[in-house]
Amino acid sequence: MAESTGRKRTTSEPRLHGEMLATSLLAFLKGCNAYGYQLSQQLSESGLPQSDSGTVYRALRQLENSGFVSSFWDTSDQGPARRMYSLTAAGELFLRTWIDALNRYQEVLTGALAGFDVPAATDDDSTEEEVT
Amino acid sequence: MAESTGRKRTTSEPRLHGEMLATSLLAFLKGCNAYGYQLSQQLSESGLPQSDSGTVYRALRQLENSGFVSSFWDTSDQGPARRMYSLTAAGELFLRTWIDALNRYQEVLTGALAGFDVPAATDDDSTEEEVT
DNA sequence: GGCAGCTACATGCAAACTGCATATTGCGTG
DNA sequence: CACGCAATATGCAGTTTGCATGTAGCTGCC
Repeated sequence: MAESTGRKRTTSEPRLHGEMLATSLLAFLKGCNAYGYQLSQQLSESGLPQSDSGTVYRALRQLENSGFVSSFWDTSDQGPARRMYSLTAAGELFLRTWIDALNRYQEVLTGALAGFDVPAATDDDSTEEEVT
Repeated sequence: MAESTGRKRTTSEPRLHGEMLATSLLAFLKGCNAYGYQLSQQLSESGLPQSDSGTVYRALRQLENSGFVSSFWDTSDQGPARRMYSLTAAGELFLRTWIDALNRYQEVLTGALAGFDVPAATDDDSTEEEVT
C-alpha cells in the first residue's frame, strides 16, 4: 500500500532465529524425522517465541549444507511433496556440544541473579529473599 | 576481484553474539556496573564462546538504545575515559523474561535427548535417566 | 467445471547484524 | 621518543532476517 519499504523491526514480537532456532530444529529431529511445515508448527506449539516459516525453511537448508541434517523428497502421501529431514550423526554431536555451551550460558545468567532473588533455585540456597 | 576483502566465515571458531551476548552482558551488569572493555574480558574468562570486542561495544550501544542499560563517561581513573554501564529496571525485567524463555528452550533441547517423550514435565524428577 | 482455501516449500528485498581490521585517544615505561 | 596497553569506536563486505509474495498440489463445495 503505502511506503512500507522499511519493514524490519516495526512493532512485532521477538522471533526465534539463529542458533536457537537451528538447535531447536535439531532437537525436534532427534525425536523423529519431520518436514519443514511440520517443524514450523511444532515450534508454534512449543511455547518458544514464534518463528517465521521462511526462516525455518532456510535454517533447515543451512543445517543440511552444514551436514547436520539430511533430506529427501517424500511423495508417499497426497498433497504437495514434502522434504523429509533427519538428523545426522554430526548433527547430533553438534546438538550435544551446543547443550554443553548452553549450560555454561545459563550458569552465567542464573548466577547473576543468584545473589538477589531466585524463586526456583537449582541447588541449595541460603536465606536470600526479595530485596526491594 | 579483491582477494583479501572478503573476510567473513573463514576458519574461525563460533563467536558469542546476538541475544545470547546481549543477555550475558545484562547478567554481568546485574552483579555490578562495568564498562565495555571489562565486560569483554569477563566474557573471555566465562567459559562461553569468545566474543569480538567490537561486537560487544555495539551490543552495549543497542542495549542502551533499547533502554535496558544506561551509561555515563567515567573519568575518575587514569587512562582513556570509560563508558560505565548500569542495568535499568527495564533491563532487569527483560533479563528475567529472557530466562523464562530460556528455560523453555532448554526443556526442548534436553527433552529431545532425554528419551523422546516428556509427557509429565510437571514434577516427575525422582529418577534421573542416563542416556548412553 | 470453477474456485476458494489449505498444505508445503521457496525466494526477493531492504534492513539489521556480524567478523575482522583498523583508527583514535590517554597513559606508562624502557 | 617509540612502543605498547587500555578503552572505545567505525568502515567494510558478507550474512542473516522479517515480511511479503509466488509456486504447485490437493480438497471441499456449489
